Amino acid sequence: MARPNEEVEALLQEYADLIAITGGEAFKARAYEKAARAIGGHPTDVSRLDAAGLREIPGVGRSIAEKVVEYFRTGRVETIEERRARIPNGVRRLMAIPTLGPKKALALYEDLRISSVDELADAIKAERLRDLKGFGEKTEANILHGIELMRQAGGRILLSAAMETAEDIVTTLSGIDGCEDCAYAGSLRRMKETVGDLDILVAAARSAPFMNALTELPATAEVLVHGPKKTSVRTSEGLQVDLRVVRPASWGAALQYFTGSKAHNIHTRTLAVRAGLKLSEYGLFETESGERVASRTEAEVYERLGLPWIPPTLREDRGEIEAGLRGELPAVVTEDDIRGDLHTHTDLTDGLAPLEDMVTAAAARGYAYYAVTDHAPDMSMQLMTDDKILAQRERVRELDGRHHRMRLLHGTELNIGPEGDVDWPDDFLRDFDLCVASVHSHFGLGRDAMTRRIVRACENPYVNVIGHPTTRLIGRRPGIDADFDEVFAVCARTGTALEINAQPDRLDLGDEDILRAKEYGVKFAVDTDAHSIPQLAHLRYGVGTAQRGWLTTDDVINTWPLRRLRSFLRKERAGRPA
DNA sequence: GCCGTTTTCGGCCCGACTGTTTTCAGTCG
Repeated sequence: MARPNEEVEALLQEYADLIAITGGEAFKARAYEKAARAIGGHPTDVSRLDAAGLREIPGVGRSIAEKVVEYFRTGRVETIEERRARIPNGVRRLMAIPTLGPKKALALYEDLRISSVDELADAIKAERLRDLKGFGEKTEANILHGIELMRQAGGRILLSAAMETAEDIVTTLSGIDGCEDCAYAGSLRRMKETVGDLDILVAAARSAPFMNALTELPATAEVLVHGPKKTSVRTSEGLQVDLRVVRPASWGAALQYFTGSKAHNIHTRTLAVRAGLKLSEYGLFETESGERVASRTEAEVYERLGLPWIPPTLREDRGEIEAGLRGELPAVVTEDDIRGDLHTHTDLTDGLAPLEDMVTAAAARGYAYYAVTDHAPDMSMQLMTDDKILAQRERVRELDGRHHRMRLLHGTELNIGPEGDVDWPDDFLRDFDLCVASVHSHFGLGRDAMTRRIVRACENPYVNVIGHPTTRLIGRRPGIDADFDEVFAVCARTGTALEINAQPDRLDLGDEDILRAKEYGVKFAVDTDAHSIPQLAHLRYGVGTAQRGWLTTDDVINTWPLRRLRSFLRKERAGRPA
């Protein structure tokens, strides 16, 4: 459903970047960026709209509507192609480096003919940037640091992007005659925050129709390997896709094998060997007789090894096998367990959709409750005022219970200042149903000051959830430096939950921090931080991350009935023991 | 390029931070 919207969003964003690089038309670039966001966040499929329908989307006027129509009619937009021809695509990719914007990217291209990240790294090493106006020592260091961050991501792409491509492919292959089963495996199935390549598995008697279909997908740019057992292609977005077709009788063993992780598989194979068995992608066999003892389903394979079926998100050899052998595998939280979203925005601040539309969309997801948490005044660009948020609260109260009896909570996302202070005093905060508080700036405070800052926010009796606690952006910005062990302890003591922000470029907290925080008895909120209706569906990535952190419903406050949640939100104000 | 009006052109979320400069441009949220 959302694919065409995202295609157009990416296209318009690219055009905006190209305009920004060529310069002189700043407001035009802004207009395209705004339209890109609006279309990306639009709840209905824009490929089905005509020009008049498109123009009803805020930020889309005559010119952009025509370009979108042209794109869906011909697959390209002439004026955008012209811009593309003037600026190599690598120049645009330079802008993905933090601290490097359109102006510096253009200077690098015009003065030094640098048009790729690798060339830039080489140029810095060769000290060729030294004489460039506006580039000093610090700038060089910042760029190098940014490139390092990008390389750590190592060509991996965000979970959400991989998921969309994989689901498209699975849908296509599942429709082919003879397909008995089809699924994605690998790190995607384990819901790792980034994915290096896609592993797709098909169970069928004949492989050729599936192998051919993969090579003929519209997204396929290049065929790397084309054989009867395995075919690999590279998509136009540079993602490698490996397809394997197996006999239906081997489905479970193959799925288990290709899901990994490698460490988990080594461990399960060791168990097999000790039991006089041999585990491969074809099945579980008696070592002596070579007889196959299990292979049709994953559960069957695990069972024969003395294990319960292990959710893919736990398969990292982080103790899940030992826990399974002891019969103590946690019942990890699922998307169905989530009763409501506790961190969302509307167009009162930087969201795209009006309150009424967000609430309707939330109700359609079957939530029992839903919190509206727009930004507070300290994020000055959001232009929030006391009057505006009070008027919103009145409207929230009116809508409360109108949709399938879904209860509405009125909250806000506070900004945690450098000293740990927040936007409003206690007597104003008191009347919110809940407050999320997040760090949005001053990322460079020293470790001690940063720790004090967050601890102080946790100690605020009205702060219920610390939003995106590390503020990392995957592949773009490292998390803040703080003593998180101290933060976790204070969260547990004060009844402050930590967010698992489901935005695919955040997934913050990440799985390893969750595992650590859980040890302190911290509670968590899995929230989307949605700024549009489609983003409400990002919840699945937050839930996957929570699973990777071994969380159960008892750990996640927004799986709880409203009564229990409300009691938690009162913090120590209701006489909670210190 | 969009929007909204003051109905046909002028404003477009605004402020802070950083690094390079010596008064400001670029980037970010």
